[in-house]
Amino acid sequence: MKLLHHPDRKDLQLASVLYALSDPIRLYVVSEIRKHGEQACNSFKVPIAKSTMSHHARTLREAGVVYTRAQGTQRIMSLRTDDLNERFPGLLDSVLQAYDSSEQPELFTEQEEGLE
Amino acid sequence: MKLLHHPDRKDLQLASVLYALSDPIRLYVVSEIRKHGEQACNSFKVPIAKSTMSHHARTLREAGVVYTRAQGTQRIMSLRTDDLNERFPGLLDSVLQAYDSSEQPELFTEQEEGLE
DNA sequence: TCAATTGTTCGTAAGTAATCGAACTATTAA
DNA sequence: TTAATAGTTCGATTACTTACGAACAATTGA
Repeated sequence: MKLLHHPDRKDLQLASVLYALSDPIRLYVVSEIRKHGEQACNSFKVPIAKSTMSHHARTLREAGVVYTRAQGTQRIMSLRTDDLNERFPGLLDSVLQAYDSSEQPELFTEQEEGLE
Repeated sequence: MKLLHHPDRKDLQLASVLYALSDPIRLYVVSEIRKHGEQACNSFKVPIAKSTMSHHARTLREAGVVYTRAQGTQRIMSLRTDDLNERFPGLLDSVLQAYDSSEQPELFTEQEEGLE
């Protein structure tokens, strides 16, 4: 498969990173990776089509928020914690701290409950 | 004039704040307010029409990043530091620290130099 | 080889965002 | 009252974003 492009650490742009993190689904994805470690795209229980998830994964990757590697047919995403902390100290922590304390983590995962 | 709407502290949304901060002009405006204190909209040397600045000011205000009050014909913007720190501890600091250390503060202010 | 799994890419549609200039409002100063 | 100043709002344009399903590609397993 074609190589996935990842920006160099020095090329990370603050505005792009903030933009990538300004979407509820992407925030959720990043928070889940932070909590449970690297994840394949299909591990997130979000109510969107796989092509849409692919788009979000690409947005996060191209902003430099996640590193994506191929493993079999899966794409495993991990947080570029070191790069982000080096370039934007404290940013990732404060965003995820804010997310986990103010959003409902079950926003997507438990939305199927009680529907039948 | 009609009252400007400002969201309550409790209603601040992380994704909205991150989005408001994900634009180069808005980042610059916020950074300038942080460095020099409250500012009127016309104090920013940015290469955009005043209607566009009005739009950015509104985006920042509606996300809860700035508080805007009328003073004569001016709109004075100040950072909602306390509200932001209460809801999203460390976020504003890390964003502005990252901005000031990685962007060129003269991005807009000095772009006219050497053009004649 | 064939089918299933996982994800990407493409085409499309709907919605949103950034930008401008023109017209407007409100305030201040002459 | 008139003019200048500071912003807002409106309409239009252009561009981007999110979203979907269909088609495709790559890998794995039967």
